[in-house]
Amino acid sequence: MRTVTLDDVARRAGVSRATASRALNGSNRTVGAALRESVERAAAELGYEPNLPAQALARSAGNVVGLVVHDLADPYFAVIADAVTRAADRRGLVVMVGATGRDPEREIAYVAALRAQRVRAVLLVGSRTTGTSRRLRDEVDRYRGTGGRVACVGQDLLGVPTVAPANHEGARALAHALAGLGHRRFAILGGPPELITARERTSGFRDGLAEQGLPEPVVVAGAFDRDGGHAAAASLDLSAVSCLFAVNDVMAVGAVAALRERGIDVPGTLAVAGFDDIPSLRDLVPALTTVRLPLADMGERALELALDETAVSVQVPAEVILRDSTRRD
Amino acid sequence: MRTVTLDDVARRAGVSRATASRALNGSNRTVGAALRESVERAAAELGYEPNLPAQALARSAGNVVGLVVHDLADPYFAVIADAVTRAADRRGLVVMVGATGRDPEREIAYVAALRAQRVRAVLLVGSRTTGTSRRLRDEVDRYRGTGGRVACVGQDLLGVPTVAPANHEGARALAHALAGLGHRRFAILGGPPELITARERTSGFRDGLAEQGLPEPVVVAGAFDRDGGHAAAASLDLSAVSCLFAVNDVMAVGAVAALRERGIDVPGTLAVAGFDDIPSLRDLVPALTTVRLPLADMGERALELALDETAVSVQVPAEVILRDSTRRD
DNA sequence: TCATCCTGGGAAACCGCTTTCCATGCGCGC
DNA sequence: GCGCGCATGGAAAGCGGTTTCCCAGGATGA
Repeated sequence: MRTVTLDDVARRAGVSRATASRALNGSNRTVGAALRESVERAAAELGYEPNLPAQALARSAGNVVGLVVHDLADPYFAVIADAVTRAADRRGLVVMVGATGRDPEREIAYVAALRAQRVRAVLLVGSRTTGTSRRLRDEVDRYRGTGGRVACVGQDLLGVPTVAPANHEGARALAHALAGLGHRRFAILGGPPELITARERTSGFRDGLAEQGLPEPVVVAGAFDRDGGHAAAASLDLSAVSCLFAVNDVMAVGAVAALRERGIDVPGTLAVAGFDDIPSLRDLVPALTTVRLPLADMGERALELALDETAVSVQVPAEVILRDSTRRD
Repeated sequence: MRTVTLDDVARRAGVSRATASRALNGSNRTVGAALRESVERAAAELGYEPNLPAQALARSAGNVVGLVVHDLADPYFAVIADAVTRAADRRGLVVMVGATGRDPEREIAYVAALRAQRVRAVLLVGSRTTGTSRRLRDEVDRYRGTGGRVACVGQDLLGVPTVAPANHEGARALAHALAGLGHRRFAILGGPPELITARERTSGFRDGLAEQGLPEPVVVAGAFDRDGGHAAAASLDLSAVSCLFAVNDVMAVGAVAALRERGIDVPGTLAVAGFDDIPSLRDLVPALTTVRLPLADMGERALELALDETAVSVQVPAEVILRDSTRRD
């Protein structure tokens, strides 16, 4: 029940601990072929596995990265998290993950926890909020002050390299595309006002409409998830509105469900569009018009940004995808 | 850029490192009020955060658990992973996660990696396979031999406490329910034959049919994901079949999409059922008949099992949920 | 032939923290 | 007034590794 240490291996191979370390775990020093071989055999026989935290302590350089998301069960974050873990694995890194449940306090707490774990980098995935940024930023700075690397997926508000989706541009392009389909009166399920992603998409969409000379849309706030979309669409006055834009796909799904319950046909009576192009939603009926974000790429990019010393923020393009949910016959 | 250590704090407070440790990080020894207070102030002023890996090394007891899933982007695993991280957080634990991409070799590699990280427990989530169990089991045993705790979600094949969903029973009950709806000729999208979960659900369903005196269903293999369901349903000969059972929900979704492409009405011409009751699929049209598994609970239970010395495997019940995708007018 | 360099091995210091173990000063009962 | 136990502080020995430093011996160059 005791765990095998490097000393055990060294003793069995009849060498010093230093030699065993050099033979097994690499070093700029070379080890004689005979000894190296006997060390390796001893290690294999004992089933030795180096104690990585101890190794990290000695080398003062670990191989774990931290990942902080809002909600792992939300497919948006799930896809990104999956991409991050795979990319990390490819680089021989392992990832520690935390879900904040969209609570900014817990996000701060996680950064502190990851600093305590002495992770090499932390990835903050998800929209920034208008409020509490100050303390989060302090915590992030403290972490970076100790040599920790940080990257974001969302908005570049923390002064760290960020993968920033083209929320404004994408929503704006979507507005143009929908106007091109002949829609004139819109409603927006705008999500929580403090969520910057939600604001960006809302204002991008408004700007697009304005550029088309179309009237102001009605905007209604709500939670950023399926139930938020459902609730907002359930209570919305839709007379005179021909198209509904939900600021993300899962809200759009909730909205479509609510509309169905109200007996409103989509897209016949009301067109609906979302944002994100969540892969697992592609078989929805009617197929959802949306703005595609390269979610998996974004996760990988974020890891690269965090690791690369010279990285700077990047915008990732968003592409309008017209499907059946906004079809006009 | 240097990180603050306990020595720094001790020096600034004018006490020994031992006292600082006792004051900040707990101990069964008491520290005088005056000193304790000045240590705490020094720590706060310096922004000290204990080096957790070092602490774990000294205490030889860390606070990280490992989680190994097949595919984080798959909502089944995403929901479980989310539940695990929340439950871990509640207990002051942090989780290291790895996605194997359904490759048994990488699952083994992850267990080794987590052993090297000296995590306190590892959770293996996902169906066992018929093949490679041997080496995985060795690796698991080696880890347990060093005091590591292990739990599974899936099948109890590794000799560790397992959360085992009632796959056989659930599928059997589903078969009875569907037979009760008047269906007589069935097809099963059976997934990969080496996946035990897939086998259990297939055989449970067959048993249910047999008990009803119904003819043998046609069974077709395929991948365990959406595309697997799509491909299988696209090529299947469906004459004489009135109901299709896909061994999980995401396959069912793919199947429904393929059927739509073939111009086959669901449920009018063909009824479809799945398994799992993935929450994010609840707004599908037609709503999917399925067998509900308490996914989030299962994740939490698995963590409990891993941590509790006296834990034994548990079965979790599965509940048939009839919805529109098998409706008969 | 001899000083010199290089190679490969081990002893010991160190990474940051915990915990034993020892020392000190105090209040207590007698 | 004295021995004793107890509370509290510090020195030092780990935890499992890495790396600096020193040393022996053989190859090399002049």
